[in-house]
This record gives sequence, structure tokens and C-alpha cells, in this order.
Amino acid sequence: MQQLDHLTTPNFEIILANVNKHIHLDRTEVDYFLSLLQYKTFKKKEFILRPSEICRTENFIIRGCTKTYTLNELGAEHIVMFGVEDWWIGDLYSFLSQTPSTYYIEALEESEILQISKSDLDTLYARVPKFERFFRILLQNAFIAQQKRIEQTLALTAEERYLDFVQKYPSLEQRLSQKQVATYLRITPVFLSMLRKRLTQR
Amino acid sequence: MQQLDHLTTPNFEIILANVNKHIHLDRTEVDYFLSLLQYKTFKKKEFILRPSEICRTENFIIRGCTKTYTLNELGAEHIVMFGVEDWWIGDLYSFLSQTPSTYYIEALEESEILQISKSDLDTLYARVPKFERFFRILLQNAFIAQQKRIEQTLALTAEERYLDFVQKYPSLEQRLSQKQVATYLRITPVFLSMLRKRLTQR
DNA sequence: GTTCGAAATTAAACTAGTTTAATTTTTTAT
DNA sequence: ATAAAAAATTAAACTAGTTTAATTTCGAAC
Repeated sequence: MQQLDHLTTPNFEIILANVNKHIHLDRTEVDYFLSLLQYKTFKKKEFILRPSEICRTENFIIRGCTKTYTLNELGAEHIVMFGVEDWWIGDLYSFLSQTPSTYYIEALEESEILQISKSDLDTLYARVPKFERFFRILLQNAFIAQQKRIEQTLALTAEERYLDFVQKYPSLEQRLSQKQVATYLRITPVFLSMLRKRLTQR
Repeated sequence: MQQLDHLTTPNFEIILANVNKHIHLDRTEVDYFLSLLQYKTFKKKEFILRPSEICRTENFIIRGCTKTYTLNELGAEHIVMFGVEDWWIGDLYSFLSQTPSTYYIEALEESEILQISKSDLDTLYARVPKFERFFRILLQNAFIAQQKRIEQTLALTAEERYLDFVQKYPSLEQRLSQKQVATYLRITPVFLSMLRKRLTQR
């Protein structure tokens, strides 16, 4: 019952709390905003986005877990970011420019997602201009998250990156396989295993 | 004479050609845009921005060369990007959010720069809305340049990164010391020297 | 033009992280 | 519950890149 309820009536509270972190909406603005959201569920291993597709929506996770990654010529996977409850995911560049993406976004668990399309978002900006501010803040945050990630991955050793990851996303480490974490950290699963052993022995 | 002329009457042609790549302006729009630009020169080793300062302007290089970098706790320098003629530089995050920067931007050669302040830019948006498009494109480009840089630096070997750099910015390699290039590529000058020797021997 | 400090070169010892491969444990599908 | 597949562990050999240090070359300032 509980389960089914979940799947038929999405929990809008999470996204409203998320928006509310940066802008305040009145009753009618809330209703209008919610009316533009499309609710979708993705099973484990389903794709929210695939390379060559245009990213047509901004996506907010209300339940579940995703990974955003590319495959290089040799088939090696590079994980750009994970996503969990209360996170916005997507390919921002593809979305803004409406050009084909180069990313996969894949559900790592059964996931519930709220989507808003580019055209609806543009309408929303026109009708409720504060949303420009909200999405500009998202863009800025994405930008510096990316910047920090560059600096960290380049400046820190594998061990430091791992410790940093565990500290920053303690719950994620539980939810993900070691292989996923290793790929994200850009080290081999073998080396991550060695690292963890070394660290617990201390 | 030639020299002095340079320093007193900035060459606006370069920035107009740059803007013209993305939006088209009529005569009065051009004049208005130019009226908002402030012309400044920086001597070699002078700073255009320093950590803890708020980045109050967008900066367009009409002559010269700059580097944008941070110093970590150990005093190690991390070069985020170089800038040359026809490039926009600055700390986009600090500029957009008007919060203190963490970057140094330093002139590597005597440089001529055109600046537009945040407040003038906001006025410009209001009066000539196409500029929103122009600066949004700049932001998007900065975003993907950054994204590509992450992916490349993480996915490629030092040798591949070096070859890529030389191919992408052939003129930059001439202008910069090997130490600067090595720092940008995140390898030691010693190793870059070895790499170059190895490559010329082939 | 000379001098002085920084940048570049070379060699040798070293280390963080990879690769391969064999074994065990965990997860998943039936 | 069971079989099959995927993930994790361990060890050993290996390699890309660093560190240190000594020597040479270059460029900028007087």
C-alpha cells in the first residue's frame, strides 16, 4: 500500500523545500510550478539520458540514485557525478543549448523523478521571474561544484580523495558498490580495496 | 608613436568582432556598449584579481597574456587557465555571485584589458537584451571548457595532455615558459623536459 | 656588455597507482 | 533454495610520473 501510494502520488514536499531554500513562493505560484512538473519512475539500469539525445528536461530526484557518466573510445566509464534524493541532475550544457548530450544518466536504484521541460521552464521564467534567480543559482552551484571537483581530483592523492568523498557523502558510500566509488574517484577497484584495508588497519 | 598610440586609444575592433560572433549590433548599440568599457593596462606580474577580492568586472584581453591560478595550503600553484588576445577572463562565480574570489589573475606580459562592471552589465542587459544571450553563451562556453578540461586531465596521460595542449594552443607554447606549461598540465617541469626530449627523438 | 637568478636539462633513486591473475564473497535471477 | 554472474580481495610484477641533486643555459636588470 505504502509502496503503491508512493508511485501514484509523488511527494512534492521535497521539491518545494528545495526551491524554498532560495526563493519564496505564494500559494498560486506553488500550484503553477507543480502543474509544470512531470512525474516519472525509472527502474534500476534504466536511462534518463543517453548520448546523442538532447537533454530536454531538468530533473529532480525525489527518491533513488543515479550516475552521470561518459564512455571513452576504449569503453572506459568516467563518472561525472552521482545523484540522490533532493538533487537536480541533467546535462546542463545540452539542456541550455538544446544540443546533443555526450552523457549517460542511469538509475542505480529504482528512482522517482520530477521533470520540467525547457519550454515550460521558459514560460515559468516569464510568469514567475523569481525562478530565473533559482535556476541561475543552480547553474552557479553546478559550476563551482565542477570547479572544486577539478581542483580536488588534480590536487589530492587517491587516499585523500577517498577520505574526502566518504566525509562529504557518508551515506553514498553505503549505497554504492565499491566499483562505482572507485570509478568516480578515478582509481581501480583493486587499489580502492587496498586503500580501505590500509585505512582500517590503522 | 605607434606604441603610445596603442596605450591611449584602445583597439575596440577586437572586442566588437568578438561580440559580433554571437550577436549583431547596430551603430547606437555599439556606441552604448563601448561607452561602458573601461580600458586598463597591466604590467608584467601585476594582478588583475587577487584572492579575497570580489571580481567586479568581466575582462576582455585586447593585447597580452594572463594566467588564472590558485595557491594551495602548501604554496603549490594550480593554473586553471591562460588568457590571450580575444579571450574573456575573470572569476565567473565570484562575478556572478559577487562573493570573494579564491583566484589570482596575473599578467604574464604587459597587457591591455577592457573591463565592464557588474552594474553596467546589468544596465546593458536591460537596455540591449541581446547581450543576455551573448553573456549566457560565454557562461555556457566557460562551463563546457571546464567540463572538457576535467575529463581530459583525468582521462589522458601527461604525454597526451601535452600533445593536446600544443595542438590546441600552438602559439601559447611559444609564449609561455616551460614551467608555466608544466604547471598547467599538472606535471613537474622535470618530467615535461623528459617528455619533450622523448618526443623530438622520435 | 656583464652578472646574477631563474629556468631547463639530465640522471638516478623512488613511489603511487595499475595490471594481471587467482581466489573468495556477494548479489541476482530463476 | 540454487546456480550463475558480478564484485571484492590479495599478491606480485610493472610503469608513469616524482623527487632530489648536480650542471648548463637563458633572460632580465643594472
